[in-house]
Amino acid sequence: MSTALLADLRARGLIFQIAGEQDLPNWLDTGSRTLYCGFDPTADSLHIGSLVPLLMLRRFQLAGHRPLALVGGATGLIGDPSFKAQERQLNTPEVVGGWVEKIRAQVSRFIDFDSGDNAAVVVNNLDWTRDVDVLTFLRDIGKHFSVNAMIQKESVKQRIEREGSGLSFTEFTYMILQSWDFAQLNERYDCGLQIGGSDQWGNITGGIDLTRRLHSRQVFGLTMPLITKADGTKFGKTEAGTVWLDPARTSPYAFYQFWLNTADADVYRFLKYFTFLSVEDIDALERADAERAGRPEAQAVLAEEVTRLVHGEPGLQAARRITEALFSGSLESLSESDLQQLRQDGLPASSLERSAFPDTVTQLLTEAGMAASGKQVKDALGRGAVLVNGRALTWDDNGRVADCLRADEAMHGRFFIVRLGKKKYHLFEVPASA
RNA sequence: GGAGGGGUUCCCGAGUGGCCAAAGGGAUCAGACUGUAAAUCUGACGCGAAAGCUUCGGUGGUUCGAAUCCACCCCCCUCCA
Repeated sequence: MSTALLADLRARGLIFQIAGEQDLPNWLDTGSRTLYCGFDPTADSLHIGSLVPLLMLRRFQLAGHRPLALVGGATGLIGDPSFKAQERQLNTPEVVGGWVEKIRAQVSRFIDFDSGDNAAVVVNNLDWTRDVDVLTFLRDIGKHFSVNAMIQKESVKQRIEREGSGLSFTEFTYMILQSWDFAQLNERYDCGLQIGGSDQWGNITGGIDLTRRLHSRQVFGLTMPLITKADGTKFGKTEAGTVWLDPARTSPYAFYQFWLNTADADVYRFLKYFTFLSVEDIDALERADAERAGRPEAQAVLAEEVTRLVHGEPGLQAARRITEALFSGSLESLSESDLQQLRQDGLPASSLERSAFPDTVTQLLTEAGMAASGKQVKDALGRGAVLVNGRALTWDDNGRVADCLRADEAMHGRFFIVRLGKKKYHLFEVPASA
């Protein structure tokens, strides 16, 4: 069973490194085991970078093991220096505390808490660090760590060796805290495996060493590869910034669009990373796409699967409704309730009174968040890339906002769908003036 | 505490008195081509519709004129103590 799990993970390219490689398969095969992965509250939401480890916990749970999701209420107060170029700004305990609750709820969506013997648990490392005094910590935990070994870790090496950066003692200590988490979870939950991104290797092996020293138990570590894109740009960013898991930050529609825009060169790999479709099915899809000319289907499958995982079936349907309405080119056919629905579904929208129109179209679109600056709108106007209900505006229209959003051209008397470029849409609702 | 190096527009990184809103690259946005791809080519890229306004760690100063010179201050890095 678990041998199959490891084989599947390998086939998906989800395994980067394993600590205890000889013994791990047997350990997993001989019982329902407990594993954990940590998520630090560095914002009020996780982003898609955390998706791979979250889904990994679920993969293990589906294979019969018990996942622990650790929310770093303590480590989030310190900041992980691993492979970070610079020291990070500390957040206040109140702020981090608030984030912990958000992350806890978010993480809980991905693992099952009602599956009996291997039901998931969410833990917070603040629980065992909060009341420890400095001397106890230094004597009981710190004594097991060799600074010589710590500064050799690849994850902090650049911070120590590279000119132009430094490393505070606070962040340097992070590794000790995370190591202690593993030892604590081993004691409390019989947790024997920690998973994480490849940047966590140093922290994970630190925990393995500490657990051995404190409890004389062998525990394991497994890391996942860093998600890369074929074009070399950073994964997980769009023009609007980070892609978050929180629908309030990244709407299901925007989320769906993100995946739909995956490059051909990445899509099959991403299907293996981010979905539960079998490797055979994904390979079959790739062959089918290759044989067919034109647009591949893989992006649609990926967008559908991942959106459903993160936002559920309703979120997926909302995203698809908007996508179909906007990109199948039938704006005119949208009914009034369709437009209301699109707005509810997360299509960017705003309402304004005719009397509150700004002086220029550049202002209108910039204020609506469609462009970062008036210059961008100006450029787009000059190229015929701004369309109102399908009609292109020109630079000459810039000062005539009212003429651009004429009441008699509104859909259902008050709606205007403005398109900037190929992909950016915004719904304006302008009540008919009485 | 001492000595040295450094802080430039999102990032990297030129610029050492006017020609600098500031080279170049990356990222980003838009156009063409397409498949809401990739690659490529083109344009934009401090803010502003414009007039114009505000930038080169901070505050003062020198000068007709400063990112560039001077003083003080803040922050970062390296080595020494």
